[in-house]
Amino acid sequence: MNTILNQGIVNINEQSEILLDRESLDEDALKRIIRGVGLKATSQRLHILKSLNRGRAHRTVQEIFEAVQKIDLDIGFATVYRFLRDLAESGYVTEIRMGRQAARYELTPKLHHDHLSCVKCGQIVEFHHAEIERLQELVARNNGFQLTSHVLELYGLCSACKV
Amino acid sequence: MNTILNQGIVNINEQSEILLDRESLDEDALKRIIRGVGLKATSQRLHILKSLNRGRAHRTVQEIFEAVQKIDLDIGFATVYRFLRDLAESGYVTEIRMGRQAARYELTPKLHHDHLSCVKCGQIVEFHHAEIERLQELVARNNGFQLTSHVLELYGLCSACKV
DNA sequence: TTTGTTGCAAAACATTTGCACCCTG
DNA sequence: CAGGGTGCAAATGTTTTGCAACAAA
Repeated sequence: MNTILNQGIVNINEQSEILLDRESLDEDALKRIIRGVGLKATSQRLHILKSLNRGRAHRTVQEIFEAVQKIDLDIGFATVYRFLRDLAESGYVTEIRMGRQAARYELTPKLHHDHLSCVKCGQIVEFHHAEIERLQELVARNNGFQLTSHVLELYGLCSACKV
Repeated sequence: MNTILNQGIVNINEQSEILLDRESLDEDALKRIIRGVGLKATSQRLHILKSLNRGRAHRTVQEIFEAVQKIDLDIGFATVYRFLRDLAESGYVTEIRMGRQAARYELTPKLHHDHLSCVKCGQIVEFHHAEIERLQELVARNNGFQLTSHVLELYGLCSACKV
């Protein structure tokens, strides 16, 4: 629930989105976001955005679709897919792919983070490590690459499942 | 083609598998490998293993299937899938998942490495960075996790595509 | 209006599975 | 010969697409 600092690592739990410095959730702000991505502000997109801002992070398209459908019955699966794809392209949301599961989405955090997840119980811990980030940049530069993004997922057994 | 060392980074190109200190490719050695994984040494599995040892790294199941089929017409897609899944579980091969593409496989290198790939031309550069590895262990330990594996994929524009 | 968007259903993929027959050990 | 292994085809699960109706700018 709280941000814990130890050795430069920030641990953020599943509810982390409530910690983010979000723009206020009024309709106009949301419309501005959608138009900023170059899209028209439809009611479906507004509902999806609201759900992203309010709901759990790390949800699949299916889960987001179901959440939105509870509020607006008249929304299609494809719309959620298409909008999330566009939001991910624009960087407003981040796509997380772990193993062979369906993609999961989260609002792009102000402070970039990676994921550490338990292979047994599925618990996800978010972390940020500045030095790892710096070294990644270095690796890319040393190979003549201009880094655009990266995926770092750590898999292991959490303290509870380790026994 | 050659292993290049700079600042502790090992660059290995697409043909890297020829650099690996492979067990010799005679049938008996291959059979020993298969039995070591707890499986029966069938002709199909031998063909798949040979192809893995001889062919390009980073191939999809589809590509490996097609390569093996040229030699042994009597092989099914599912067999390749099942065997690769088993080999990945045993650690003999490593599964690489980049974005939403199909999984790719490579013989698990003696020296662990990660991937840096160009989002435009698809070129893949392998690298190893001991300090990044060490820091990952540290992150896991600090969160009470026992690390079992990780995925680190860097995406960017290579020097050729950057312009 | 004009142009982008939507829901739906079908298509496209990647991956997995059931099953009757086959082969290794 | 017993128990795994195989090919095939069908099932699954996720993601994408075509299209006619519809709505935002």
